[in-house]
Parts: sequence; structure tokens; C-alpha cells
Amino acid sequence: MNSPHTAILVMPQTTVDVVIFTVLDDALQVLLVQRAHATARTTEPYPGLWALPGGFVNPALDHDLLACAGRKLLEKTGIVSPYLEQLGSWGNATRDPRGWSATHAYFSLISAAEMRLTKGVNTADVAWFQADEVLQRSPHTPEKPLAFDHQHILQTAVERLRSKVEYTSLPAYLLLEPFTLPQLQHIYEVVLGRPIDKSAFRTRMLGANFLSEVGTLTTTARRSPMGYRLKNREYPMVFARTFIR
Amino acid sequence: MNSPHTAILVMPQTTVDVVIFTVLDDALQVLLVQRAHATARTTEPYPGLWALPGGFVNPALDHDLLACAGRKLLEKTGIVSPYLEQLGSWGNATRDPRGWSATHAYFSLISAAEMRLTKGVNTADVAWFQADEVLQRSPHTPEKPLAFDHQHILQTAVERLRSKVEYTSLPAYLLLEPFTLPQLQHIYEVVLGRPIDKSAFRTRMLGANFLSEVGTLTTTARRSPMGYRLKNREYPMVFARTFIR
DNA sequence: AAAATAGTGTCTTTGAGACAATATCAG
DNA sequence: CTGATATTGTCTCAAAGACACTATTTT
Repeated sequence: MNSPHTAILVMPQTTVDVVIFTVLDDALQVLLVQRAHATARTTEPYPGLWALPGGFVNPALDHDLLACAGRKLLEKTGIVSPYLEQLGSWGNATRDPRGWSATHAYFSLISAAEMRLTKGVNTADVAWFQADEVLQRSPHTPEKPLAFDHQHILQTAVERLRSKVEYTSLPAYLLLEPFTLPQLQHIYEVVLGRPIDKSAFRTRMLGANFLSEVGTLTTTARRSPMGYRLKNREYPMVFARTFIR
Repeated sequence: MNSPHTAILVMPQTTVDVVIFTVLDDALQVLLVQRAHATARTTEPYPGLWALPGGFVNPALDHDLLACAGRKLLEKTGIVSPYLEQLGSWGNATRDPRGWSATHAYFSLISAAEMRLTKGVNTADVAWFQADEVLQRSPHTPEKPLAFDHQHILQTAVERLRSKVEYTSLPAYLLLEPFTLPQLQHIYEVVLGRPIDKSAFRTRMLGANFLSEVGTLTTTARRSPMGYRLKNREYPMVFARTFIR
């Protein structure tokens, strides 16, 4: 039924891309890398444009797709155990000018502070951008859209993140532990783009029993807030309802 | 940064697999195909085992991954516009004995009755199996596990379906239109494997305003039930809460 | 004491579970 | 008419929104 021999000759290229989110300056931000500028010797597509971190699977280095995504993320951020979830895959004949290609996209949540701690990893061609600003880019705006179909992948990632924030504890991965409930609520509000009622928020978070207290913290606040840590960093908490309104 | 030239030589194989669900005989069932038996001339892996319908992307036929999944589904069921959603991708060095491969998995919901209408499509090597029975297979059971990592892909598909049934209108795609609310509730109960309160079910379905009445139907029932149709077959309804308990 | 932030209480609303009651149709 | 199925009503409960109130700490 399958024809492996003839198929191998026209096989699509396989890549992995990672959408790395953080919250910085009260905004949802995404890590982008700038593609090499055009030279006489290279034929790299989309020269000089910004793109999601990613590239070809390296069968010699990568045990599987997730490991490949983890490697790309480590190379750009120095972070070893981030929250990393598969987003989806995109494959067609035209997304890469070099021919039929398919990319496996992942999305990751990290604390920007955590990344700053890892010196020497960031290079000049890596930077944070506000997700909403990037999404509004078009060929007519000053800042050009991302390379390949990364504009579309980012759009899907933002929608997925905003959707899951409504009913999961995902935003906790955007903070360093320990964190306070006001800090966590602020992250929720930044990602969702709207305020949440304080009382309802606390009732939900503390009632779900996925946080453990670690003693009061000393922050810039007047009254010392309680610090919390995730009981289980492997899986986010899933609530039975979304926030309403 | 990427090295396309060297990478092409070791590029992973790209395939698409489809998990096709239906409800038949009061059970969630999945469509499987039997792989060719071993002969002296072929080197096909997993000869004689059952597997998810799928195979290599054909760049000459398939505009993109979704089209490829739709083609596989059409070939096995004769159905043109099913519900088809991306499930995820699986890729590593060992899932196919021929080498590093990555598959893009989709899952589809169809009415078994709709498929019976398309004669001549089904072949002897295609059959429905109870999803839960297949999931319980191991190397030690009489029926052997599926080929490749399809056991694992099916597991993920069933979990995803059962999860989404808790808060979406997905089961409607398992029925032919028009359908009645008791029929729809029955499909929900079969997929979830537990009863749902009749009153709460009707309040949720009718309150969400995603169904349109199409007049009372004549069924085997005593009192004639109201028939319904989806207002929008493109996207399922997403409810703000899961069913509880 | 005042200001600012953390945290709690109260009331209302929404929608689900439990389950009883009513409506309609085939025979 | 009767039984089976469809549909509605009532009561209770859980959790969220609105928003006022109390608690703690720094200055």
C-alpha cells in the first residue's frame, strides 16, 4: 500500500520550531531570532527576517521531536527544564521556498528572570518582542512579518495559550518559584488582557490544592504575602470551568 | 545556522495517520487497516498487523498535511467532509524500523451509517474495532497491539476525545443530521462511559444556541422527538464548564 | 496615623445534579 | 387507555462575579 521507495525521493523536509513565551514589562512576549543576512555564498530563505527559533531535526542529536525542541530552547535560553508542550504541525509545498516541508511546533513558558540568569547564551540576533505587536505586522507595516509561516504559528500559539489560561494553571510556569498569589494573578491578567476578580481568583487557586505554602515572602509590598510553589511541575492544574466574561 | 545540505541526507520520513472514530453497537469504535502479509519481495514493516490508516505524504497529491489526512480518510471511508482535527505528531528514531520517521496524526469523527452508504470503498482489510478493546492489547493478549506506535497514538486520541466531549459538542459529528437530543445524549454517554442527567444535558445543549430545530422526527419512539441540525458544522461548540462527576 | 498592599466575607448569579412531574404518541 | 419515550419543573449545590470589608506592614 505504501511505496516507501518512490516516496523517499520526494520526502518533505522535517523541522521543529519553538514558540517561547514570557511575561516582561507587563506584556506577553515571544523570543525571536534573526535569520542570517544574504551573502553571495548562502541560499538561506528569508534572509534578515525574524523567525521563531527552530530548524532541522538532527537525527544524530535528537532522540525524538520533543528532545529536538528542548535542544533548540536550551541553545537560545540556557534553560534546561522548561514547560514545553506540543502545539501542532504545519506542512505544505509552499511554506519553505526550498520545497515541501513540515514543521513540528512546540510552545514553551519560561520566566524572563530565569533566562537572564544564564549568561552568555543570548546572542545579538535573539530578542524578546511583544506578541501582540508581532501579530499585527503585515507587509505594509514598518516591522515585517516573521519568516516562513511563523506569523501563523505564533497566532495559533497565542490563541492556545490564552485559551488554556482560562482553565489551567499554565501561567505559573511564567514565574520563578516561590511566587505570591498577587503575582500569579497579575500574570493571568497580563496574558488574558483583562482584570480578574481577586476573591474569585484566590478561591479557585487555593481550592484546587495544587500549590504548597513556603512561608511569607519579603517583597516591595506593605503586608508580607504568602509564598507558594507548585506541588507538581510536571502537569498543569486543569480547572472544571473557564473564567467567565 | 541551519545546514540544509547535510540535513537532507538524513532527513526523517514524513507520514500522516488518521484515527477515525465512530459509535457503533453502543461503543466507541476505531477504523483499522491490516498491513500486507510478508512475502519474499516486500520489506514492509509489521506485516499482517492492524494499524491506523495512513502512510507517506505524497507531495504530488497533497497540498498540505490536512489534505493528506483527508485523502487517507476518503480512501478508506468514502466520506468527503468529515470532522477532522489535528491530534499531534510523533517522531523518533525507532518507531519505524526503516529509520527516523515522524508522523502527523489526525483524528476524525464520522457516522458509521454515513460510511455504509458509500459502497465499494471498504475492502477486506478494513474493519471497525472497539477502541477500549484495542487499547487493552499487549504482546501477551490473543489480539496483538497495533503496528508502529499506533497503540500510543490511539491512546492519546481516545483521551483527547473523551476530554473534549466533557466541554464541547464534538459528539454531534458522530451522528447523521437531523438528530434528536436523546440520540445525542446517548452518544455522549457512550463516549464518556457514564450516564448524564437528562435535564442538565438538555439545558446545556439548548442554552448554547448551536442547534437549529428542523421539525419533529418519526423514530421508533412513542412521543415524536424534535429533530436538530448544527447551525455551524465548521467548528464545535465549546462550553464554559465540563460535566461534573 | 496613613498609605498601600494582602487577604476575607457577603450577596447574587449561573449552571449543573438529582429526581419528580407532565406531555405526547403508537398500539 | 396504557406504556414508553420526550420534555419540563423544582430544589439544591458549587463556584464565579461584584464589591465591601478587615489585616498587616512600611513610612
